[in-house]
Amino acid sequence: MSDALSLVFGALADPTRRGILARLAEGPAPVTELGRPFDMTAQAISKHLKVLERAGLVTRGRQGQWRPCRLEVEPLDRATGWIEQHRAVWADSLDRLEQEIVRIQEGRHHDQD
Amino acid sequence: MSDALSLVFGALADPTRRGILARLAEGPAPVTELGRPFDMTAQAISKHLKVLERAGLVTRGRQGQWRPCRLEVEPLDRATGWIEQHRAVWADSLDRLEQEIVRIQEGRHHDQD
DNA sequence: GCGATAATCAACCTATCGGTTTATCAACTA
DNA sequence: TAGTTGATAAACCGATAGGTTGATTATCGC
Repeated sequence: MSDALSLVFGALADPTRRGILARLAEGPAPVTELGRPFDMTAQAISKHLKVLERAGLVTRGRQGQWRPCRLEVEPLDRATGWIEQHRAVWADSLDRLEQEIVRIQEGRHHDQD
Repeated sequence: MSDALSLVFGALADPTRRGILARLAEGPAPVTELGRPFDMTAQAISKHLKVLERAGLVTRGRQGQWRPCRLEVEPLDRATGWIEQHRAVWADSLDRLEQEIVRIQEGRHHDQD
């Protein structure tokens, strides 16, 4: 699970980390502030930040005794890029038709879409 | 890690599963065909499919002895939705300016908050 | 200097992940 | 009917994830 895209998606696969990113989307913040909303130790938050950093989603500076964390948006673009790329193929009308045919062949009655 | 969004991102955090989804984007396929490109047992593929199914990314039908898998796009929309929502805030020009200021302050080793 | 605060490091624990092997079930085919 | 193929179930295994406690480092305020 060491490729770049897996690291990004893996980092997003945790509500605490998504909460941290949501906070960072509004601007940089030190670690203690990032951890405040969560019922866990500062060490746990530090670990989550390391995961986010390894995925390239945050970078950390140094400002006195604080380590301000900053959101990096490029990995998020690559993530949405991957999804959209395949979603686009799927959404193609010809493929939709194909899907519908298979659905009918299966004898399943999905009235959705 | 049991909330819906975490399940989706977690499912995407594996190259084998992304490969399976990429194939499914072109249309439904039975399990053996999905597993063909990968150097692992059918049981492992079956497990990956179970992960994808639990995340709502694929649904499985029954067609004789085959179990055709089909891509479900709605969870992908929720995933990109979450990312875009926060990316949008970050990309706001005012925030960008803020980030730039912090970056400059760090570079000059200021001790001001 | 000292104590308090910000943050990390290290060790540990439990649960889950990603794969295997073995066995089982279901459906096609001859 | 038997034999083959598609697919899953169950038990197992090493590695990692996500959290804890305890100790350590660095910087601030006084």
